[in-house]
Amino acid sequence: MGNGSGTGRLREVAREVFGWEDLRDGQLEAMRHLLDGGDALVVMPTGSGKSAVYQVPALLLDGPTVVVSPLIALQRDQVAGLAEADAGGAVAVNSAQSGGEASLEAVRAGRTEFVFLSPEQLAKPETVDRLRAAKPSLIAIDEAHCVSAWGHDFRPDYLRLGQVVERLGHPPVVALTATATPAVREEITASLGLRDVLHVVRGFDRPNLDLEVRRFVTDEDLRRALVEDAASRTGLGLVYVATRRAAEEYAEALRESGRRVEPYHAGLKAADRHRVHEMFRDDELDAVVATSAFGMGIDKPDVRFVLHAAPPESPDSYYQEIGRAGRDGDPAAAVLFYRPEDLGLRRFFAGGRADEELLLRAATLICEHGGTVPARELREVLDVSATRLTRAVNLLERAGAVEVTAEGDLRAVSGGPGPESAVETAVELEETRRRIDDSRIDMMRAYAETTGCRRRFLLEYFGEPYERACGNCDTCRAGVAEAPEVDDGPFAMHARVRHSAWGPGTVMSRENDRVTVLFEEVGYKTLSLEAVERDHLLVAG
DNA sequence: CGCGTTCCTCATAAGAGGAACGCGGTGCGTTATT
Repeated sequence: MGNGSGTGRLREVAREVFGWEDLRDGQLEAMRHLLDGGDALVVMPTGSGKSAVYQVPALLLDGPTVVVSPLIALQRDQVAGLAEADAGGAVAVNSAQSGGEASLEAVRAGRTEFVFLSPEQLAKPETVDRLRAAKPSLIAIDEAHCVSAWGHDFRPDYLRLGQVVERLGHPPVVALTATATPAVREEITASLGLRDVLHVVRGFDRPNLDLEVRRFVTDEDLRRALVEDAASRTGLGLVYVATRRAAEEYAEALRESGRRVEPYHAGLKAADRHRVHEMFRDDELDAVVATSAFGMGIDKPDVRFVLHAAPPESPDSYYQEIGRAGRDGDPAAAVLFYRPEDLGLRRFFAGGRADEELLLRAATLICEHGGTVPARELREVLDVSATRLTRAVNLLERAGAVEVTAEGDLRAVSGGPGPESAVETAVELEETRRRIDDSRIDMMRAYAETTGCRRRFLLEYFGEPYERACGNCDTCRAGVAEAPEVDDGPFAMHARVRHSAWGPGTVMSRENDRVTVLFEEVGYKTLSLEAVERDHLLVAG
């Protein structure tokens, strides 16, 4: 298939089926690559037409499209959106939806083009078999950063999607997200087993966002200042807090200041959550005070401010959350109300360790069985939740001790490590993971405490060189952000280096007297150039 | 990790001081009971 004709057909489908008159370069490039049989990783801001990247080629490829989407509410919206276009039909298969059987049959029979599922649905071998029989021609992984953010702990079925892709015959796969550092992009690519991958990364900078950090000593002062700030602003806002209780308390305080405010967190009843979404959508609120539960799929253009009452666990999350402001391009504010102590809660959340006892019991059972152990049987014997078992199996698999069959059953890898040795490796894998998560918290602290340009800090964290000061953040306005020296010394951005103790890594940013490196084993570390030079800490390579 | 609460100790007593304890985010799916 020639690229020229591919482009013409893509434009035609975009216009005639979806009513999109223009496709951007990045969108077209990714679509063409999918039509040509390759995989793609697309990092583009929400609202910039990410979904088009799979929806348009889907109609030119002969076979249904499997869309992996993390939230049932999101699946619902996307199905509704596709129903408006004459795009061949769309269904969601999940626990909130009856008639899953009929939906899968409609997909198999070619009566439905799009089928939306969660990773948990795809953990069921029968479901994968049904989809395989439908000969899917395209797989889209929406909100693909969830692979990295949730796969290791919270929703381990995310780490099993690579195997699902293979089971479905590995048609072209496109992973889509709004926020991913180069390291997260690499992790997504490796975890999904993408091949011949085209990376399309667009539009990280959001110049209309005014960035600011306000530092406090006591929680009381911080709260008072935040409430005062939020109550004085005009336009719609989001206030992110760390706990459900804080969501309730801040919402109450803002109501007392006469604002229309609702709290939002996962502890609310489904009906209340739904109601808050509707009020937010219909401009019946001045602000929503929320935990991280609020936001995925939100594409309201006129959010004017995003305030944080506590730092999130990484610049990744922070950028995602503040990225919900100012989508219309008009000025918007992102203010972090900061106390270093508030990073403690994040350290606690990141602190989970591998369950050695469960790992050992699982590894021993599988090893001693000698053959293939049905997953359900293993779960009954071990008496653990599906989540915990999947987490353990993922680790044992990465340790090279266990493999998962097409039927979802388990067996020991022949010639693989024994149970004790496998558990040891698994524990080390989790240790590395925890160190890297911890170092992301360190980077969040570094953002809050930097005297340099905040925009530059964030963009370079995401791998975008930004060798100037932005003029639209608090440090630039205060005149403390120094213009960076531009030189291609030994530690240029993205240079591969090796540290005497921390091993290999990649230079993420260079300030005048410091260098920040992302090490494969220990995560982000910032070193003083003086010490690096004096003690020969880093060498190229 | 940091915070708020509870319980213990001391010993004129009450109330101060401190140790010990519990709590904290994100969603899927399934299942038993109204």
